[in-house]
Amino acid sequence: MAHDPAWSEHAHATLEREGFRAGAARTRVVDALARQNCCATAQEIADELRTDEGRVGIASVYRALEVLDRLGLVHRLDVGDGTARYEAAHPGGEHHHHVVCDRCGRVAQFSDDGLEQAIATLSARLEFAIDQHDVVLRGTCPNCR
Amino acid sequence: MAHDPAWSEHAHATLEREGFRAGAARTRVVDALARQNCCATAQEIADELRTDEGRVGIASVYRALEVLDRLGLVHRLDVGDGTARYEAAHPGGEHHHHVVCDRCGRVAQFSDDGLEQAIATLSARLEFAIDQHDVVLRGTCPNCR
DNA sequence: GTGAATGCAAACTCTTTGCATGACT
DNA sequence: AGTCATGCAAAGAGTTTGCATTCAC
Repeated sequence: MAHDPAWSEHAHATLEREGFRAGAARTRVVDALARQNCCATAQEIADELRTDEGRVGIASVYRALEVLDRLGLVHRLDVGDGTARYEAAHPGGEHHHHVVCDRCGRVAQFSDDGLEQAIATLSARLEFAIDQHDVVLRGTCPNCR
Repeated sequence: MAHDPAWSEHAHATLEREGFRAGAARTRVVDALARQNCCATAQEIADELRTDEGRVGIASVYRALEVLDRLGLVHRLDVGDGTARYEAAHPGGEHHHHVVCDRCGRVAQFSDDGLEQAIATLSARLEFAIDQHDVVLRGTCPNCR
């Protein structure tokens, strides 16, 4: 998951195909997301990019994330602290969900076939046409117990 | 679910037991939540209370919701639009989850035993001690299709 | 009477937008 | 060369905090 050159390439290719120009800011945001092993906030991404060569304005980070989200290249999620987090979205649809520690705020990830199965089954009986889902578990992490 | 005098009474009793005084603002926020059939934003609650007798400051609404959340009397959730929503939390633990329409933003609710079962099972194998969960489905509502 | 609760306004944080400058095709 | 992309700063939106006043006990 961390350092995902395949996703990076996929993202850059999609952006080019959709007619977006290859500016420095968006390119570097994509690369930062590819390096991320779990979800990151816009500020975290901007901070990480600040140390490299030059800096990327926070507005450009938000603009890049908005485009990537619209193209389905990233997934935006909120774990309950009022700050949006973003992570690379894989074209195959494979994904994971998140667990948040109530005490230290640490965010970890997990995936579970039974859960996916249950969601697929219940989605079928709803009136809405479901195309996405987010599950956030809350509790206490091993370090805080 | 809508107009839930039992929850209202439970909430007021809990507040009193915990040593909180019965001020007008918090009392009316509790009553507004009891009338709500689904989740509401702080602004929506304040707006609803404005028409009654007098008005409740938005700060008091937030303060009341913070206390109620801390006591486990309300559940705070975010459906992805960056605005927190709140709804009465039932002491028995019975609860539901939410579906959001990508187009019109409409929020509906659902519950599913298979989903609850899957979450209970997977929670047992995680290192975190899970005590809460939120599921948000996204898609297109019947009206927008 | 004492201290908690309230309301207003100001402060804060996260996010978006306006606009001039710079960069990609 | 013509636009799109970027960065800065300012504007917005949601939420929290400071403080004087009011109210519950």
